Amino acid sequence: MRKGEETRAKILDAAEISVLAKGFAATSIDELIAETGITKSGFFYHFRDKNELAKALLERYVENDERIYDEIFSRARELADDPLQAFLLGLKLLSELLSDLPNGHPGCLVAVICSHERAFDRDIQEINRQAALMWRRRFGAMFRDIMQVYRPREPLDVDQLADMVSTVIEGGIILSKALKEPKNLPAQLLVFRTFIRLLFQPAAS
Amino acid sequence: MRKGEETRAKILDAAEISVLAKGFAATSIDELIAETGITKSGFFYHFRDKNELAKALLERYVENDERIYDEIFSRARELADDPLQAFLLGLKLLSELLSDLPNGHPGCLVAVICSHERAFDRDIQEINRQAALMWRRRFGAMFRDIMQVYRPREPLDVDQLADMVSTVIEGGIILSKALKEPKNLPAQLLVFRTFIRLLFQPAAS
DNA sequence: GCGAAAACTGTACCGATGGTAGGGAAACGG
DNA sequence: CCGTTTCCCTACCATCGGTACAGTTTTCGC
Repeated sequence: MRKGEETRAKILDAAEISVLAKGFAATSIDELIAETGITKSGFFYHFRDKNELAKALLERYVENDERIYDEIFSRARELADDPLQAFLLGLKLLSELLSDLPNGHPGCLVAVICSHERAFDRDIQEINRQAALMWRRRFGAMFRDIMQVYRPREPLDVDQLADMVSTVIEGGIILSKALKEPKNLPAQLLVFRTFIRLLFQPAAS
Repeated sequence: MRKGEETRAKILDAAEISVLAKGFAATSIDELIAETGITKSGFFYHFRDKNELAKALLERYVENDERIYDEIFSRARELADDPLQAFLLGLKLLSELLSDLPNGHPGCLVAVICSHERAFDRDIQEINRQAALMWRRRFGAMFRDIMQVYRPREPLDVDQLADMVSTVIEGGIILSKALKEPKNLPAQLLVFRTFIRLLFQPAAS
C-alpha cells in the first residue's frame, strides 16, 4: 500500500547515504531504523535480510542512474542535430551536473558492490553486471550513430569505446574521493570529451 | 625481529586477499588467524585493532604498487629513447601484465578504502590521498617529458591528463569486476593508449 | 463504518564478531 | 642465561545480524 512504500523508501534513502559513505557492512540495521524511526521488526517486515536490502538498494540506484542518463542525453539530442555534437554536449551537461554537486559525487553503488564482491550473492552481482551492460548498450548506440557520420581517426571497438565512458566515470569517482577533490570527476569527463573530439575530428587538410 | 615480521606478513597476505574479495568489514579476524595459524592474542600483538591492520595493509599495497609501476616504466624507458614511445610502450606492457592475470585484477585497495570512506580514520584516508598524488606526479612527469618533444593537438592540463591514467585503471578494474570480463581492464588501457597516441600525433600534413 | 489485510511494535533470544584484560610460556638474540 | 619478542590461553563484554512470535495499530477496499 501507500504507507508501506513510503517507509520502505525512507529506509532505502537512509541506507543509500550510509552505504555510500561507510560501505555496506558498516551500515548497521540499528542505525537505519533509528534514522527511519521504526523498530527492528518493522525493518524485517520490509526486508527479509540485509542482502535483500542491498538488492533493493542497487535496483533503485540503477534505475535512477538510467533515468538521469536518459534525461541528459535526450536533452543533448534535442539541442544538437549531429550525433557527435549531441554526445559531446551530453558529456558537458553531465560534467556540469557533477560539478554542481556541493560535496562531489556521493559514490556509485555499482562500485561499492564490486569492492564487496564475494560478500553478496549471485542475484546482486547479476544486477550489477546488467547495469554495466546497459551502459555499454547506451553509449555503444551513440557511438554507432556517430560512426555513421564520422570516421574515427583510429579504428576502435565500439563496445570498448562505450565502456570507456563508464570507466572514466567510475574511475573519476574513486579518484575524486581519494584525492578529496570533487572537481576531479567532472574534469576527467571533460578530458575524455576532448579525446572523443580528437578521435572523430576530420583529418587536417 | 625476523619471526615476528614473517607472521605479520602472513597476516597481511591473508588479509589482502580477503579484503579485496569481500571488503574490509566482511574480513573477520577469526578468519585471518585461522588462515595464518595463530591465535587472536597473536593477532592483537601485531595490530592494536582492525584499523591498524587496514593501515598496514594499505601502506604495503601502495608500496608494492609503486614498485610495479617503477619496474614497468623504467623497463619501457630502457627500450625506447623517445618519451612518448616509452610511455606508450609502458601502457602496453602494463596492459599485457594485467592481461596475464588468470582471474583478472584482484582489485585495488585504494578503491576499496574509497568505497568505505567514513569507516576509516584520517590517517588511512591521507595515505590514500598521497597514493593518488604519487600517481599524479609519476604520470605527470612523463607527460611533461613528452610535451618537451611533442605538441598536443589539444591543450590539456598535465595533472588532469596524469590523473586520467589512474582513472582508467581504477575505473577499468571496477568495470572488469562488474561485467565479469577480466580482459576489460587491459582493453581499456589500450583504448586510452590510442587516445594518447592521437593526442600527440603530429598534425597530418 | 467494518472487516481484513497491511504495517508495524515489543520482547526475548541466538551466534558471530571486534575488542579488552591479564597471566603466562616458548623462542630467540646478545 | 637473561631479557625481550612473540606468541598462547581463558574469560569476558558490547554490538550486530537475524529469528521467533505474539500483539497492536493503520490503512484501504467495499
